[in-house]
Order: sequence, then structure tokens, then C-alpha cells
Amino acid sequence: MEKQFDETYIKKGPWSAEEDEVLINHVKKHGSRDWSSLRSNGLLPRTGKSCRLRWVNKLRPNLKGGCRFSAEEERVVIELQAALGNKWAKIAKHLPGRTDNDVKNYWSSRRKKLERMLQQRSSPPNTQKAKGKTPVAGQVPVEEVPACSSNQFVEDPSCCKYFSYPASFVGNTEVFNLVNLPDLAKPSSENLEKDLSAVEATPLQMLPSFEPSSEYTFDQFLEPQVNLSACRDLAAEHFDLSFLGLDGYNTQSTDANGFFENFPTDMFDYFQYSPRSSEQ
DNA sequence: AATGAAAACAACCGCATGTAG
DNA sequence: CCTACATGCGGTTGTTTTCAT
Repeated sequence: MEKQFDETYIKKGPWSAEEDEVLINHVKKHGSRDWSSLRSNGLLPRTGKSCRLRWVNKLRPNLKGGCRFSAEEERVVIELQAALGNKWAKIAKHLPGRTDNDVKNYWSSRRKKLERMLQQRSSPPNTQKAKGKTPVAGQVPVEEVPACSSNQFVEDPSCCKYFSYPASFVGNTEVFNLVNLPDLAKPSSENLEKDLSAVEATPLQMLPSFEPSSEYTFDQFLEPQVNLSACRDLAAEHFDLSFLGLDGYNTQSTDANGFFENFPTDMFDYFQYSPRSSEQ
């Protein structure tokens, strides 16, 4: 067989239609294996890895190319990621027509979106709107954070009414926001927008006792000042979380990302920035 | 219509694992 | 067993497309 290219040459970058055709023909003849022979036989100037990737991600039959993840697919990814972690290949096996790369890309986009939303919520509105000045995770200047009240958080027995989330995973900002659950109590479909627009997010400094780490539990975030199950029960009592599409929120041990990523992306669509009291 | 930001997509790299010789 | 090679996986980066202003 005559070589069609310099055997030291390795082509990278986008695949041409001709290359795809050669690859498809190879699979028809030999099956989806022996990827390296495409190069050693002089058929393609690509590495075996590159050939395999092209076949698996783009050329093999029954792929759902070019269509967005359905709500059901998103649900499956979210659930399986929570259960399995970043095992994209295993997750993809439960999604016909999707590849591990598809799942990985979807999750990456979702994660970036969440991070950006969190960052925006911990930044004042004028910063958010500054063109060309996208807030960078972990760079919330300390002086922009109003004096807070970690003591109040500790001492106020009503603190268990707060639904909190850690901002630390976007870069140890040492700031996290609290949303007062009673403000969101039982939003009806008619007044949902009105109720949620009244929510005030109060930036607070991290509890002195809190030590950021890659692994912690929601309990650790609140304990020992707050009984988590009481918090959850109270939340359920005052706040209908079903509109978030959740059966409940994860209170189990999780890593910093895992905690947040159990929430659907669109949950933040229901929240909007409210001016801090000092800005009103 | 132009522009910048965000989202989606494609492909590479390094590393781990499996396997044949 | 050891080694070399093939394969598969997950992380990352670069490019293209879509969306919003």
C-alpha cells in the first residue's frame, strides 16, 4: 500500500470530509478497532487516538449531533453526576446518542453558568453591568462587603430560616449569601415574581470557625449553631421548593461543587439582585 | 448592523489501564 | 514478570455559533 503522506507528519485540527470517509471505510472493513493501523497503513496522517476520538464522538451511527440536551437528559446527567461523580463515559451510557464528550461539555457549560451566576450575586449591580469587566471568581474586594454579622448569624435563632449557599467554591471569596426563606414563603404562580423580587440577599463574611476545604458538608456550614434537619424542616414548612424542580436539596457530604450542582441551572432565574440596605 | 459575551462544540493532551508478546 | 503498544477516560483549551445589547 502506497503511503500518501510523510510518515513523520501528524495532522491535527479539524477533520475534512475526505478523512471522515477514510475513517468510516476503515470501520466498515475492520470494525471500530486497530485505530493505529490507519496511520501505519498510510491511510490517514492522524494518530490512532485522534481517529478513535473522531469516530466515537462524531462519526459513529445514531449520535444526536447538533441538538440540545432535553430536560430529561439534563435530569439524568444531574442525577448520575451526583451519584457517580465525573464519570462521563458511564453517564453517557445512560444517554442514547450522547457521548462522554457531549456530557462533559454540557456539564462544563452548566458549571460555568452557575459560577458566573454566583459571582454576579456576590458583586454589586454596577460591577455586573460594567462592559468588558466580567467579574472574576474569587476577586470580590473585601471593602465592597458591608460589615457583617457573623455574630448575628451565630446568635440569631432565626438563622435556621436561611437558605444559604457557599460562594467559596468559586474561589474562596470568604463571602456567602443568605436568602431569607420566609420572604419566599409559599410563592404562588400568580405572585411568584412579586415575592421573589422582594428577596434580599445579604452578604455575610464567612463564619470565623469555617475553614474552606475541598470537602465539607452542608451540616458543617451551619453547625454547631444550627440544627440542619430543623433548618430543612422549617424550610419545607415555609417554602415550597417544588418550583425549583427539586424533591429536596442535598444535605449529604459533598464536595464544594457537588453541593451546588445539585440545583437546576434555572433556579437562579427566579432570583434577582436586590440592592443592599446601604445602597437604597 | 456591529460588537462582545456566553454557550456549544471539537479536538488535543496526559494519564491509567488492559493486553499481547 | 516486564515492556511496549493500544485503547479509553477525564481535563483542558481553542474555535465556532448563538444570543443580547
